[in-house]
Amino acid sequence: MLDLKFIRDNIDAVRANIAERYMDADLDLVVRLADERTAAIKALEDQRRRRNEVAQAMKAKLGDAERQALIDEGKALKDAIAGLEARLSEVEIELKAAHARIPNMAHPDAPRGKEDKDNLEVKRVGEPTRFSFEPKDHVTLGAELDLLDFDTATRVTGTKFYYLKNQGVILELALTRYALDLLMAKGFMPFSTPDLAKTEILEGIGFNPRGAESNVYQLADEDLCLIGTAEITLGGYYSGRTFSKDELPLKLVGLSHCFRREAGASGQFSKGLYRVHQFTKAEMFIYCLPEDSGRYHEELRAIEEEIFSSLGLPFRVVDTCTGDLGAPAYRKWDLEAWMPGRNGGEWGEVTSTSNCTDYQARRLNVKYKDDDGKNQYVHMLNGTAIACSRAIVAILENYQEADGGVRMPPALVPYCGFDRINPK
RNA sequence: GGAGUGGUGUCCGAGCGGUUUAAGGAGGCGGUCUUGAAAACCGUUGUACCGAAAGGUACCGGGGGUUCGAAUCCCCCCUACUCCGCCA
Repeated sequence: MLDLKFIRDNIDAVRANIAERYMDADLDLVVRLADERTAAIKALEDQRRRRNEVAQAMKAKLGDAERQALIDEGKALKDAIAGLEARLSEVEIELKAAHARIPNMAHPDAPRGKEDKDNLEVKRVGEPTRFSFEPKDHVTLGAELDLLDFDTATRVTGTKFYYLKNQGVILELALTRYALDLLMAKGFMPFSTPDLAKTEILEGIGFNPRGAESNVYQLADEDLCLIGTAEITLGGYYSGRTFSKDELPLKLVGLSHCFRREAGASGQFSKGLYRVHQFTKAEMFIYCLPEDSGRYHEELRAIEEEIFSSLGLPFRVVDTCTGDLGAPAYRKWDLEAWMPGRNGGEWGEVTSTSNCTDYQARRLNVKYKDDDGKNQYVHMLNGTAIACSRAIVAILENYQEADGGVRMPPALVPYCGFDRINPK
């Protein structure tokens, strides 16, 4: 969330930002509730101060009449305080809800626009793969090579789930280990995280688990959600923590399953691995000083480019437009790999890296002590190292050969133990 | 899951209804002394919020309750440890 003081001092900029991001946050409500909150706190603190004075006075030796007068005043204060506390608590709940809806400010250079088609292509590596034959999509390849089984998963779990089989399993393990090795060499500390997290952590990261459009699965009878990304568990890892400056930056890479409800996402792209309810992902996460976050955002993007370049997959980089940023992000880069089987050949998002500045740190209370000994919020960034499902789409579709077999990217061969998946 | 014992400031640790505005110690910082250091002594030492400031309010695992007044009493929850049960 944004700092309330910042909101008050920059109302016009915050209002313009909300509009550019096409969010329906009620800025005026936030300001009004913030004022109400301040007034309620002042009233409450006055009464509490008086209560403390009365309690202090009771310690002295007193006549019966004096004593009774103080007790009566104390009783009256008790009621008044209870009422004020109730009012304050109501206002704070409303304020918190309204405040949480206000998105982070956007980077001045982020393209202004509403939807993903307004994203700006800034770089292209490789060119769309050409074939001397009619290429198949990954669903066909996966079935023919016995790597993917959607039909059984539909019976056992429901649509948009899948089984990986045979070399498909090894390919997933190879991808995660490849990414982990590459990141560990760059100083990232590896984690295997829980696949669930408490609602409060989800909200701190900027997810809204409640509501019909929510992409989050919630557990019945428990205050727990299935995570949609290890960003949640890695960002929650240091919630409440105050770092000393020399502990930063902190670079983590976390392996987890990711769960997404994708409610209402059925339709022409519903088939296959591209949009599924569960996948495995290695996620990068950085905690750093505010002045360094721009630089580390570039580093995350460069790592994502390195991973996809080294896998020999054609991709482009887009600068995500304001309307497509999501509430916590200040700026976001997406990598889109070429997917020959998608709609007859199309770019499809395979990674995403966001600089969330202090938006998540403020709610999760992650700080550092600055040179003056004052506590300041850290900046938090995240980025996909490898999202297995989509990486597998790209590999199967780009590396397929005329006989229906699929070569493995050379970089993965040591991790797979095979260099080709041959037709049955 | 059952039984028992705990959770106090940066750390250790007292306090179990009103001289606690949280004792005492350790550590940190500043100072005195010293050629320098150690020792000794003196001072200081958290977080958030309200406020222009002075200052105030809250925080003793979390939440509720009792009371004029709660770290202290009551209830619920979380958590750690020990023992038992179950289990990959």
